[in-house]
Amino acid sequence: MARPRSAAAERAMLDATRAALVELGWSKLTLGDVAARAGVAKTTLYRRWPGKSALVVDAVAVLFDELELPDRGSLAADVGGVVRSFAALLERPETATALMALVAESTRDPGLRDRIRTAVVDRQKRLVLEGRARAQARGELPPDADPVAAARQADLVFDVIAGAVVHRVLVSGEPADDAWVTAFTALLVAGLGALTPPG
Amino acid sequence: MARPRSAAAERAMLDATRAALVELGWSKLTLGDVAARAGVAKTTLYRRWPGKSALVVDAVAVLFDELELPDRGSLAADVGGVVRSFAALLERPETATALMALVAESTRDPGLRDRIRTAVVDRQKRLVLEGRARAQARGELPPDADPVAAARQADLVFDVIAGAVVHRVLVSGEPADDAWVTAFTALLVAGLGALTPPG
Amino acid sequence: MARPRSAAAERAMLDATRAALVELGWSKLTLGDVAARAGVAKTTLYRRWPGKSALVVDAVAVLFDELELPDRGSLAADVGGVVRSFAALLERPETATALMALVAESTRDPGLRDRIRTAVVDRQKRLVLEGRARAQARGELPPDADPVAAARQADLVFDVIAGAVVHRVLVSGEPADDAWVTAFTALLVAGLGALTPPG
Amino acid sequence: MARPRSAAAERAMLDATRAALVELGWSKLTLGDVAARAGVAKTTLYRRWPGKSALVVDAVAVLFDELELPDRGSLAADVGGVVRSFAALLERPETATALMALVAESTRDPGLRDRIRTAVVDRQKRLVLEGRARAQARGELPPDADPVAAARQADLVFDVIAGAVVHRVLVSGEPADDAWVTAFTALLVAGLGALTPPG
DNA sequence: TGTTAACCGAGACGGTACGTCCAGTCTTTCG
DNA sequence: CGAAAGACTGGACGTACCGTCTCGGTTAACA
Repeated sequence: MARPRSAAAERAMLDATRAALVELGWSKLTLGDVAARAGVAKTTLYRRWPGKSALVVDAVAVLFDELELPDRGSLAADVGGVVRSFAALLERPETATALMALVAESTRDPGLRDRIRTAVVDRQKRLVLEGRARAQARGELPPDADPVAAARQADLVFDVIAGAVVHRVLVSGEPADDAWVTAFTALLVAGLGALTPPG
Repeated sequence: MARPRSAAAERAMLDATRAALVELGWSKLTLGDVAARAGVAKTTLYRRWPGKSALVVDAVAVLFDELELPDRGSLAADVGGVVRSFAALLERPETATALMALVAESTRDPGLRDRIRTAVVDRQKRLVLEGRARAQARGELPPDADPVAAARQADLVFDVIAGAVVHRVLVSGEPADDAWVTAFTALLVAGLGALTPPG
Repeated sequence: MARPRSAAAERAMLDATRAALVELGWSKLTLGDVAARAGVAKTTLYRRWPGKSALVVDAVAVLFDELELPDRGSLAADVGGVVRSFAALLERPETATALMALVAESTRDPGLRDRIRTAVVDRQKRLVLEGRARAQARGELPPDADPVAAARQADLVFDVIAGAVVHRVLVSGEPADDAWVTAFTALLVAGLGALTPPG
Repeated sequence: MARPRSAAAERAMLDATRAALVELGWSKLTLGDVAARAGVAKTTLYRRWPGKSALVVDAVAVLFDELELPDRGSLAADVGGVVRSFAALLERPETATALMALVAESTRDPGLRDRIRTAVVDRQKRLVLEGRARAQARGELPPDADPVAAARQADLVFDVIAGAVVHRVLVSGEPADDAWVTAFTALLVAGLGALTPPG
């Protein structure tokens, strides 16, 4: 019976949020500024998101969904590829400042933690699962014996890859350059190979 | 010639900062509140630290310095030990909320980035170097051929360990329990062993 | 298109300002306190007035506008009447403390000087003009020959009356009692009569 | 920096106070700034004066004591002379801002009121008394019949002169130029003459 | 094809915290 | 041993955003 919400406004707000993150970073980003950039009233922002954190989750989630894992022919190449593209994503200013700040906020806000996991983190596990399946198909890794153990190992590998890249880029503050990617990939692939020798 | 700064006030401010972090978390921590808890005027806070970030760096840095690496007899045991104690540190509320927020801030503030690295991150590399040296003494790892390559590998191992733990605990939000620590340690030690077979 | 400013808030702020002047005087009056008394946010105060001085001008101006000059039948009686009511106004605590402080501030702030003159001082010249016209109608003073000279004399009389009362009450700090009012009135009326003898 | 510094320091502080009044005006004058200008510690300032008001009273009092009343040969000339020199004094920036502010403060502080009267206001009554005596000697005014009434009239004349000048210069904000001084003098002298006709 | 209710922009509102400045006091060190 | 230097507590400043609330004006689905 009533007028529906404007899809254009939604897009404008998310675009404005990313633009503001690039220019100002998380801590200087204000909802008033986002509203002004989007040509929208603050009210409209608050009608859709309960606050800055939720808005930013939605604004950056799409960036993470752009990650892909083309088949590069070998487990090592696939790992190197995903590491490189994840590092490139984290080197973008909006992603870096937002991801860490959201995680920081989420330590005090279980709702936010769930939202981040659902919208950002867990979705990327697909990359690990895909790479793993491909490696198994190639015979580089043994097939899953126990599905529970397999899931656990996938989670571990995900934490190792994502964690190492995050730490390298954001905490250590050094670039994930070719030398580093190569060394990390070698370490991980060697570890996986040594742990699960072909039967 | 003038009155010196009060050491008692300094201690009180850092203690108050940690207490406020535990109770309120990073984003709700205010310098006015810290000053009030410390029984100190805001002026005194601002005389010593330029802002919230710098204060919190100093307040949490000492917690990271408490990490130690007792000799547990084998490389695997040493890695497991450091992973466990680092995870325990990150599971403390003040550390978790502060570390991620500081890293987020630091993406926009090179001065802060340096401060964090100097006071928090780089100091912990000693744990890796120590563990590595011990493993070499035991014959678990080969001696350093090229010192530059050795330093690079130590940095890599540091990013992998710290990154995996941070990601597991803070991003994935799952506990670093025995099963996980064991699996991670096995993966890492296997990787190190496979990469650098004893000559 | 937007929400209009609240008239109730405006009234509350001016009332609170007068109340705070009475209790605290100019120098201990703080805008935070006024806001609190008025049940209003500091922001609302600053949205309408640029600072303490401007607010107080508006708060006290209405008090000066309450001065009136009923026809008391003779020039001397009219002068005595206005002197008494002006003295009574200056003996009110809010008026005394505010007027002098505003004048002090205005010596450094031309904008404030204009604001005071427009809102407080010049408006009271009406009393002199009215009394003068009445005296002329009664034949106590000769009609205006030169309108410019007449305006100048009105200004002079205004400065003499207002200045004498202000100085008596606020600088000398003595009451403007009947004896003083009578003596002053006699002096002024005698001077006016002697200067402009009926043709 | 030994002890015989005291007298020099006192002079330096009062000079610095006047200089700061000229530059900054009353409301932006700070004791820290005065101390710095005088090359003195804040402590030294507080040892001698209880606060800003008391310091400024002492700093400006000497300026008022410089007023003099040379014999200009007639009552009218003497009145004109004192009006001109008082106006010139009030047109100096340090005097104007300080006098009004002190009076404003004094409405809430009886101690300050007494201090101002003793050090600034009452001392200038000598000018009225001197001029009056001179006019009586010249036969322009009748000798005192009743000493009490004479004192009262002197006070009245003082309030009228000082008040009119203060109001003209500081409240009305117009210059006390020749035309105004002449008109005011004429009015006052005419009033005095008409009130007390030579017997 | 009007009605009309939800949406929209604008921006005022009560609040909270900011980072700065100054008041006035206290503590050291120097001359 | 008094004065400089300046750190200390305390509190107001004026600003910036927060998240909420009124407004008048504008759609778009329904009657």
